[in-house]
Amino acid sequence: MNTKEIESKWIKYWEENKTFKTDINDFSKPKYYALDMFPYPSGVGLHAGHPEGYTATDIVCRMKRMQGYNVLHPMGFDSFGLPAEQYAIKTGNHPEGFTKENIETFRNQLKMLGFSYDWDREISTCDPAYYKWTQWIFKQLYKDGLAKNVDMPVNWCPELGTVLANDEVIDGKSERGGYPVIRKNMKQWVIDIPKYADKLLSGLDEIDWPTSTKEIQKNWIGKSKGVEVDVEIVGGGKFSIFTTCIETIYGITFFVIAPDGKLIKELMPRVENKEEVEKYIKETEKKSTMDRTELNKGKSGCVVKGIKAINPVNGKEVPVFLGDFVLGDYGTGAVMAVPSHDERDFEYAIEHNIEMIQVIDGRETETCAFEKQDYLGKGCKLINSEEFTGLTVEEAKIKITEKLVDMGIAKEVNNYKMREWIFARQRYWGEPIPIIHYEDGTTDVLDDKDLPLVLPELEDYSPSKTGASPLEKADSWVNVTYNGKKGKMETSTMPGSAGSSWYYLRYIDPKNNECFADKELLKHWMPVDLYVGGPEHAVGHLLYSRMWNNYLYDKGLVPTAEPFKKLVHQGMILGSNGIKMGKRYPEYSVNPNDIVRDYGADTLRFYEMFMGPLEADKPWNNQAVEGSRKFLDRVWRLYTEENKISDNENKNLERIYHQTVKKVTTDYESLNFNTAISAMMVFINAVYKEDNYPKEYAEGFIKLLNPIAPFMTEEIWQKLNHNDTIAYEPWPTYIEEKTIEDEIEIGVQVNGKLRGSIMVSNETTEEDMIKLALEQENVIRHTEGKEIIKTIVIKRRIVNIVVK
RNA sequence: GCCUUUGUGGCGGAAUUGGUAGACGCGCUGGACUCAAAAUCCAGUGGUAGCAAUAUCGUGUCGGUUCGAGUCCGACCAGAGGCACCA
Repeated sequence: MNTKEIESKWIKYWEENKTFKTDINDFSKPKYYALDMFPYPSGVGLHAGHPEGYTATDIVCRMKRMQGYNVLHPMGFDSFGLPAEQYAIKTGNHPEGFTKENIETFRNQLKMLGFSYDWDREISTCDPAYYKWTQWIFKQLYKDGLAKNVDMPVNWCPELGTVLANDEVIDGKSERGGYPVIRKNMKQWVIDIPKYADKLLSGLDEIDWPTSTKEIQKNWIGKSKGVEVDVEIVGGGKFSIFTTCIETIYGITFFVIAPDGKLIKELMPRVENKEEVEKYIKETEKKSTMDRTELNKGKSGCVVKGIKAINPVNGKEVPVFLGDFVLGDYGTGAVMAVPSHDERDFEYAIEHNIEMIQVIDGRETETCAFEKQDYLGKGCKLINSEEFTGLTVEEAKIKITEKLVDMGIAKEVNNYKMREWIFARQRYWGEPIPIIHYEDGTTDVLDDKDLPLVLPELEDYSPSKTGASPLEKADSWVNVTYNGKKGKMETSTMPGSAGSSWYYLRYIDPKNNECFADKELLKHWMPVDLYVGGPEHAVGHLLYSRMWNNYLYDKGLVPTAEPFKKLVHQGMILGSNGIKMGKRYPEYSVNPNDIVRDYGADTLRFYEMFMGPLEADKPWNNQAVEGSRKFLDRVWRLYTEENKISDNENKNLERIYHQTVKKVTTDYESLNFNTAISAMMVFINAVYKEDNYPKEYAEGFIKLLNPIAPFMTEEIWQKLNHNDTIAYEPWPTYIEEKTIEDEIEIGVQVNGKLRGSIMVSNETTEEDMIKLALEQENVIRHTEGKEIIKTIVIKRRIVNIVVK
């Protein structure tokens, strides 16, 4: 089989005939929308992992087309981002040229692998015609108060010269480059994603996603139900605390407030030990996120002299402390401390020598705190809690909350770990934020007619260490008069996750100049039926996309709240050493180009699907690649050299053919490609044993194999005297009765141990099966001289004889 | 520490969801074809004992439920991923 010749022939054919062009306006057939996570076009081209997920969706799409669906299967490029910008800084070239070259390489490689994309729908996030609409959606968010410019503590990466979103910071270091990240107060553009926290949580129940990914999103959103309580300060004034354990309120022995919060700044004039307090605040600022969250560091902090707070339930006056385990941007930035029932409070109390009061009975609290995970649901009762003493913690939770609410000093609230989505980067290669800051201090967003706001050309793309964007250097672009007022353009750009948060919508109507996509088309085509991509985007892209789509849904601009009905993560393709491919072990890395050159694209697709379950991580094995090629050659020879194909029937192949059609069809549907392939191998092995291969089966099999190995099957289809592409031929069908064996071998057990087997048919009665089983020589040996207590017969499965 | 997930031959992996564990492939062994090799085709291949029939052990570990457990329940061990002072 000359793969080079065949593959280049069909690439050309599909392109010239626009075989895979989607007629988006054809609503007469059922729709199927299969989406791949579009790649970032890096300088190194596709890696071995890309074809895995892309082949999976391609197989499903090819089958669906043959089953009569109108299939949407698009591809594009997530083309804004840091690597292109770093390249630009280094070389002084515009990142656009570099990006375009890379896209060209990617596109050619994807075509080489035979994916049935409709290339007329290709999009690129750095294309102004595309980012016009990214800016437009941002504008709606801005107008609705969901995109805001606020002063807040952010993750600042001095090395990259930009702020980063929470999901871009891993262990206190930047995801890209691994540079240290510090907390810093800055004026920033943010998207108020916490407003959508509840919708994002409840939406998870409606979608078919891996549980692990749903769990990650749930934990990331981090909802907790609790009570917010006002606390009076001795001598006037008050602050609020948030707690999920209101039942422990009688155990308060101190309060702790965040050193980086607003509260301490307000209280400052009344603080008696200003010097000590200010010193501690400074120390906290200096710590990176890493230092602050590192465990077993002990509980640092200091007392705030001059401020005493009053426990609202019993009027007890207790001291107030500063401690960096309390975060300024979570809850109210202040907590009630109950050392007997909270491990952190306990450690802090020990460290700073503060008294403790046990208020829940059940265990001593001298050596460590008796915490909620240990006392909840165990029937534990309150002590030292005035009128609530003797209630269970569950009762007390309700009663104490009621009392405080009645007093008018408390309310039930939900808090979320998820923070605002920091939506600005002090970098060049991203979508400009279409905002003007006027000299009079007001802010405005550009009119629709002035979108897209296009990036200016620059001499130097490097960021400054002070937090100024490279765009600051483009004087004439920055300083503008708009609507008759003088002002400066916003110089931050949007993060990489902006363009990818809605690209699945644009594929439906990629050239529309009037709106981001036609409403009627969206109504027909959304949601995405199958979305395949890596699990690394669980809290980034996959959460941001859901938020944007939910928002657009609320505005009536898209037809469904959730964009991705079914999500599947492909596993990682590991090197043959079982370790992730990459810079560390280049000798174990695999380049798809080499595999296509040596074995052909069909083999690469086939092998990656045969390696194992789609979701699993799987090591590469060169010998197994050869094995895959050997099988495809075996099929090729069967159709080109063996001369077995005829118009005559062959009853010997009837059952296995129908079984194979059934198995392959259901396995493709459920994305179990490895077992589908195994079924096809079994079929081909059976055909080799026969002299006559009926044409009906021969053609049916080629259709089954087509989605995995499209090149050689198109070629074989032509050799079977068909002029057209196989892509829209009707998918083979099977007859259920013909898949069932009339006579099968089942096992015979004695006391649950396998002692023989018998041949049975559908007509064999239970009595006959037992009789047959008892006639077995080996069964006789194990039952001789023993009493038969019981016989168990499971049709088409097993016979078990229990003896004593 | 918490959450999710995975543990099956020399290797990648199957197993209709409680019913003959190891399908299919790789590798290995033997045979056919060949002067020979490659390619191809055919057969065998979990461990132990046995010439064999067969016996016995065997799905991370230890228990349990059941006529019967890779599959269900309990406890534990190991790997992978996520979260990690969130009150």
